[in-house]
Amino acid sequence: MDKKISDKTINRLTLYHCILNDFIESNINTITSVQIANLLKIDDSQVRKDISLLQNSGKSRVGYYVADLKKAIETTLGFAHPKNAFIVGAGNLGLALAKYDNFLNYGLNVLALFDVDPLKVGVTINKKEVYHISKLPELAKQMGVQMVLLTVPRSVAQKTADFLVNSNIKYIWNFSPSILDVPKGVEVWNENLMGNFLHFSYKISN
Amino acid sequence: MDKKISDKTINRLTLYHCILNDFIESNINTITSVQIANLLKIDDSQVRKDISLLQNSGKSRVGYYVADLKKAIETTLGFAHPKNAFIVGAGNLGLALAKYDNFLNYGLNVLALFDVDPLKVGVTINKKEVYHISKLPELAKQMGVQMVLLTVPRSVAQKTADFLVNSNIKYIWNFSPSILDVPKGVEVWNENLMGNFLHFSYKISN
DNA sequence: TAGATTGTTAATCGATTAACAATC
DNA sequence: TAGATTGTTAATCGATTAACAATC
Repeated sequence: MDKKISDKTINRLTLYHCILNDFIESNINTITSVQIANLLKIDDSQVRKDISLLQNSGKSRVGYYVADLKKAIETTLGFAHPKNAFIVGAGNLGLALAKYDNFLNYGLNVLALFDVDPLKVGVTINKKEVYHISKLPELAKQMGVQMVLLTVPRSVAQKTADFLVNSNIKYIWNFSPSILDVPKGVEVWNENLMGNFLHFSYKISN
Repeated sequence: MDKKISDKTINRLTLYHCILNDFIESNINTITSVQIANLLKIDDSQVRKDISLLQNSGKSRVGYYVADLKKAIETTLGFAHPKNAFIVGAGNLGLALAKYDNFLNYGLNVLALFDVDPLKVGVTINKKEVYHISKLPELAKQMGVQMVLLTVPRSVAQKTADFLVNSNIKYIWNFSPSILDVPKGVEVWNENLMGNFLHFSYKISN
């Protein structure tokens, strides 16, 4: 009976997770809902309510044990089941993401990169090889990869997405500023970096 | 009497904006709320309600003029008032962002990069020079920059943020997976890439 | 005209906040 | 013990959806 956790709650849980990492680094063992709330500038009962969705419990007068709470968030959000993925587009953003070792800690295992540019093919980035895009269908099948981080330019995003769909890719984390039209059964997550900026920009000028 | 537009609405407006760009490229002049809703898999009255917040009006039986609607979104979200910014951290992500020319179209003008690594100082990326971090306070004052895109490693994020605050930076777009503790008057926007992935990851496995 | 689409109000749904008893 | 903090219920607030009259 997993209660479905809302988008906003998940987002907050990941922010709590960041804070817990900081506390661990500072060797602090416990944290209260008020401390978390103050750092994120939200309500403390919000924090307690979010935490109540986890397999975890706090202690009156003490708060929560940092290590336990961290583990509880990881369990609930499923860091435990790593997902294999490819990066498609070995441009700057693609390379930056390939070097992001942090991903693995959070259950995302990037196995290889793909590009159309022959100059990029064969290069190895952070132990991940860059292959020609034509190799993708075969390798995806071999390695059982269903997820792609899409970092190609806007102009070829839809075309590339169509190719990925034909290659049996089911999950696309889309970093290009483009809305992809995909068939049922394929999930797209739009990173929408510009959108995030505008969001920030609007917020600070109002 | 600018009605305050909610976070979620802003996010959707930026997604509509992406769609409108696609329509313009395909030389399509009009679009209906139902078309937008289908692409984003949301309710069509949601779309109409969002659009009603803009300086824009649709036409019965026709829909919205793509070009007008695009302009209306830009006006409301303030693309019109560009903001100058620095990138702090000339690693892979910093360089990727520096090459992101798209930013300028959306009102974000990146003027320079900063790093501690002497090997990186002096390099020019996409017409933006990399300076030593020690030059930041002076240049920020000279150029009137109050915003920073923070792309340093997690381990030095808080230390760097403290330095930025002392240098009179007021707005930090934080790309490091770390919650920054900043004084009142300074705004932080957490990009939280890992959080977004977990969000996606949780969604697709439930 | 007939019918498609907007714009908007009312109804529903969900998320946040307030409050406080239970706990250690 | 006294008091700080959780866990949870009830109250409030805001966002989404449904419905439909107005419009072209």
